[in-house]
Amino acid sequence: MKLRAVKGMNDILPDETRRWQRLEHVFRRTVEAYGYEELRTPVLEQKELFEKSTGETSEVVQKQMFTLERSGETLALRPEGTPSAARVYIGQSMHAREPETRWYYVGPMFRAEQPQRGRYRQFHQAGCELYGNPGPVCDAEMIDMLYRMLVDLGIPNVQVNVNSLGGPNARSLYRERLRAFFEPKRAELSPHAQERLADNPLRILDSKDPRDRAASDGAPVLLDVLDEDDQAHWRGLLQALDALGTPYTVDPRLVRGLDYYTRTCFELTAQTGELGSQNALLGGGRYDGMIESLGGPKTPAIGFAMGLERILLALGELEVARPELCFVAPLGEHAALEGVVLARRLRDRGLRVVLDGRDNSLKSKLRRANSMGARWCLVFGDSELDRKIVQVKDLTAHKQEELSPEEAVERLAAENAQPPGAVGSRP
RNA sequence: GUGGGUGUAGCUCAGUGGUAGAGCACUGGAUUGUGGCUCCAGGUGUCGCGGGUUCAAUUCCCGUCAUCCACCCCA
Repeated sequence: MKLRAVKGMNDILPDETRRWQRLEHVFRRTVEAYGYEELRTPVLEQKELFEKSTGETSEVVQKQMFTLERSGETLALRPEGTPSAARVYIGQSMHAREPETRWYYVGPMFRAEQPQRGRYRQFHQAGCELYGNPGPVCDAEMIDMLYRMLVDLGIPNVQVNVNSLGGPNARSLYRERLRAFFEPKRAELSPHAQERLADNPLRILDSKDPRDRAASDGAPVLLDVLDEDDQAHWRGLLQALDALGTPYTVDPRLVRGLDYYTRTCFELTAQTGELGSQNALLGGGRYDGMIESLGGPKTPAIGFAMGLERILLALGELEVARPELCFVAPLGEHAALEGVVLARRLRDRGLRVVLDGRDNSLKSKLRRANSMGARWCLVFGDSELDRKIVQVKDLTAHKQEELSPEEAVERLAAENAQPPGAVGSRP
């Protein structure tokens, strides 16, 4: 057999995991500052859960799920996180425990698509779900949180797109108007859009096909068919975004691909060469009907998910600092015993220490220390053992001095105590 | 599912119808036990896989697989 990872699923090596850890750290710190707490759920769910929540007409459910049979059940690898959280919310009767529930999650998701830049079969999302708060200020606060997080991370050209899909009434009214609008010009549409006309005409609006673009000119605008409550909510959202000073663009054609969204939907994008054509970093919106439709109490809810691979692409090749490294290089058998003990004493003082126990030359040990980016190297062989000292090399300052092992431990511990602030990258 | 590009050393890639190269990396040496810079030396390849054309294929042709990019869709 060929030894390789499954198509569209990637191994992430230490050079990369450092960046992942930093991103996850920033994400957790950000959302925890807003009162979200972590929820962890299995990656396998009953397939039916996704059919009922993500939606039968969504492409994700129709053809992108990895499924498997097990003792009569059909299971699916989760293609997104929201349904699992909703299942827990209902199953744990969260509505009866607290008036508002705020959860976040981080983890792998699975969609059987053709892989390309920024899109993989196993990919990673970090997201939040907030249940029990119907107000538009809550939507604005979430969008503002996300905008600021992306900007703080250093992503260039972040853009916020918002739209309102209205409630169920407006939605079905709009669907009919769209059908009425497109039906006469059916022949002008792309084949794919023609299929969409029957089940989900909204999606024709965000098609990139020039034929659909042209045909969409003058199409009815969803914002015009909102009922009064929807409109009040929409105005409230924009007002709150204005109050927060969050820059945004109203995009009447923004329609998300999951069926459950109501009212507010949003997407944050970035423009960088690194990102390829997948420039949506994060998307979300309100899903006020989902909990009820899954059999729970009527509960307003809003959430988002961000694609970690895409965020990392947008961030580019930023180096993440590691804590200082101390390299212990004993020469000879006697020194090796001394070395393993000394290394542990250094670690007990909080240092990151690699003991080179290989039987090779000092030159190659020093080369290794250098290539690992070590700050210090402790060298000692028989002559040092006789004199009860070690050579303490500062590889950055190119200095070396002789200290007793005790002095060396104290010296390094003291110097390590005031490191430059490396964020979220502890090994 | 559809379209296009690419598969040669550990990595990045060059190259040719006559059995293959560079840079980087690695190891050793110049410096008996002192790194980064410099210089010298050293090795590895089913040339993705299968078939065809040919005296001869890594090179040309067909197929296949993988990968990348794009469409679709989405984070």
